[in-house]
Amino acid sequence: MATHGARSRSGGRPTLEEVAARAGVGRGTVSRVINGSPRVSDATRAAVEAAVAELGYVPNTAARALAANRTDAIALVVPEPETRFFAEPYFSDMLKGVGAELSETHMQLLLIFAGSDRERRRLAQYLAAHRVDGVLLVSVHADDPLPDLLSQLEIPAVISGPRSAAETLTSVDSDNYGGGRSAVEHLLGRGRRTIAHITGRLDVYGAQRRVDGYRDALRDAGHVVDELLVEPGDFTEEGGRRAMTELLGRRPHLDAVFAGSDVMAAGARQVLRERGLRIPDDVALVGYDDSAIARHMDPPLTSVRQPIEEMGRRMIDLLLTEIADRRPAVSRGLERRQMVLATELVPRASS
Amino acid sequence: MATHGARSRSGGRPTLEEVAARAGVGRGTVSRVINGSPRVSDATRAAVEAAVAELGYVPNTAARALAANRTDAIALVVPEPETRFFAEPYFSDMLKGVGAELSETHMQLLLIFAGSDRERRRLAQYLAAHRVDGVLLVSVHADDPLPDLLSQLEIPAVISGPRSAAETLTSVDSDNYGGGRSAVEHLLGRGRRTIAHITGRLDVYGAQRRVDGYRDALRDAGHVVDELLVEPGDFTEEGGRRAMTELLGRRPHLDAVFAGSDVMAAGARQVLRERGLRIPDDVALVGYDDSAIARHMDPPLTSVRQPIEEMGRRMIDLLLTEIADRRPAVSRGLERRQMVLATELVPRASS
DNA sequence: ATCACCTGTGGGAGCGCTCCCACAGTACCT
DNA sequence: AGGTACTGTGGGAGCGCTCCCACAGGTGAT
Repeated sequence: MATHGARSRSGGRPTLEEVAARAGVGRGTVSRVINGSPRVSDATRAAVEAAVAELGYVPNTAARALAANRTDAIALVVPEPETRFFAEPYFSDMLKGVGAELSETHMQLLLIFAGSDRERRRLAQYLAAHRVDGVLLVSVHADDPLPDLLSQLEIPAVISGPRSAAETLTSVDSDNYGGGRSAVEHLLGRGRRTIAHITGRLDVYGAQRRVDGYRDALRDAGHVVDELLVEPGDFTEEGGRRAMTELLGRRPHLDAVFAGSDVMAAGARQVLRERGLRIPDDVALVGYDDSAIARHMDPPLTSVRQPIEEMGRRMIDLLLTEIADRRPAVSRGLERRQMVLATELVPRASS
Repeated sequence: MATHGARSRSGGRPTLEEVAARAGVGRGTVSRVINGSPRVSDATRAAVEAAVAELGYVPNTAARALAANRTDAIALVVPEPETRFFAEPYFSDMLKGVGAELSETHMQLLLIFAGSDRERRRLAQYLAAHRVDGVLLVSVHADDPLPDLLSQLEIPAVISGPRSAAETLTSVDSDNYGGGRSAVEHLLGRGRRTIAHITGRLDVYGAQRRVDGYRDALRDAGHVVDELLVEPGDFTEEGGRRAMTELLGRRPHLDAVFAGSDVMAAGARQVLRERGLRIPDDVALVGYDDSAIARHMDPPLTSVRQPIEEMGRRMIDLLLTEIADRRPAVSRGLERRQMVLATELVPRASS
């Protein structure tokens, strides 16, 4: 008993009870003040706030989580290895938007990588333990079981980039189809006729939609789509290089390339350079993402801008709403919430 | 009461008590099994494990945290805006090492940015609430109050890159002095005589130590140190550009530059190019960090490699030890723990 | 004066664990 | 035979909150 008591005193952090005693009120009243309940008189509130300040009281999160059955934390789950996370500016922008929006609240953000199998198992445990109130899912592949796990566990979740047109989770996306179209329309407008496309990973829905936009823009302009001008990439620089090499082998006289990401465009550019092809004189190049890479490339890269930061912000908005509603929108029979934000083509010297 | 009961049933997650009932043992025994105590007979352990599997039991972290007064989480605190975090490969490598080492344990990693004042205030609250068992501090400036806050709150912490020679926190560092020396010795060995240095931010101890190494290497080789050949940078590309411009203005005939980071070397390279100076023919260039930038630069950049991933791993080791010891080493009167890892010069075409 | 209905408040019960004391049973000494 | 020591186990108490019921005291309608 004595030992036990000593343990509990360690650190000497003040508790609600102590604040209550100091302010001369009950425990419940202090709790109400801390949580901003309106049902407290001004005088009492002031007294409690003074006691809190004097004692340097900070609520014990664990106790609160246990009693209230919530954690005040949400996770940003990245189903990729760290490496890609840092290599792609997409994540950095997303994190910025998320962080900005979240800083308005009392919620804490956890960043969780789930690239390897081992990490995924850990994540599953983590989610099963309900250690977060909600989850933000970015860059999810079509066959990923994660979203289903989430709905099964009834954890509120928002996905950036739906897995398919029939996505069941609440989602935020940019208009990939329109983005793909605008890239092609831009190149056609500049008089290009043989336009190749290096796609992103095709198990990413957004990458598919860009291809759709690419095809439809060509068709609507009266062109026949030459499938040998479409080469799948994987969003990496090396993949862009490989795809470009492939394309030049099959269609040496192409006069434009639309890459599904700036990083892949950078890879493509290297190959074009090595072959002595000038940008944009011989081959026009358009990227996707409008990242720092695009601005710093030589020549500067025309690129399709996605409002990624904005997407991050919207995701948080939607997630907080779902958490407030205390269960996923689906199970409440509400309409699926899907938000699509516009893209914008940023013309530069490469096209 | 009924309502309350309903609330507690929500989600229907099994508790320790239920597992105990199922296994036909007491609560304490289940707890022992879950926590890997050796004081359980094999038969009992098997029975409990079966019950856990059948029920899909996952411990409630909040309850555990409240009862045991620990969180099983540690924070990686980055006192910089997100932007820099992503721009510098240093952090990415560090995170990789930290993540790898941590995945061996049951600990959770939180990534916390504290670039703005607002974020810092949030962090202070966060730490005061003891929401993590320990803290990893990277890239801390000499006048940062964070380390002191940490010792005051008696939160175990390990710092990467001590703030000064008299750092009180447990620290892990690479041999910046030796790294600086090796860069200069390398350049001298290649016959260079007028070697400039673009430093990192001088409120970063490691950057200072590199300058010390630079100076001593020159002196030991019988040179007089020309202070006009030393220009402070700030670890950014733009800073490298500015410093290089400055240096060329003062010492147009310099024949080598040692930059305190690869990113700054990239900035310096741009300026050299613009002035028509060839690398390495006219000016040799050496960077620091041996990042992807160094390998991909044209020409490839000679650079000093720091074992950053390894540093991340060591930091975790030390931190976990301190946490296990339950209080900072300092207050136990132990020797300060300071670990210094060797650097290695990686020669490439730029020098 | 009586009743209904507010507002503000105190405090019991409970969240799901960990810690530790108590105790039964067994083994090995003297 | 009694003592000592160890092993394995059950369960009480407590961690610091939130939730909610109960209730005092006020206000206004009847």
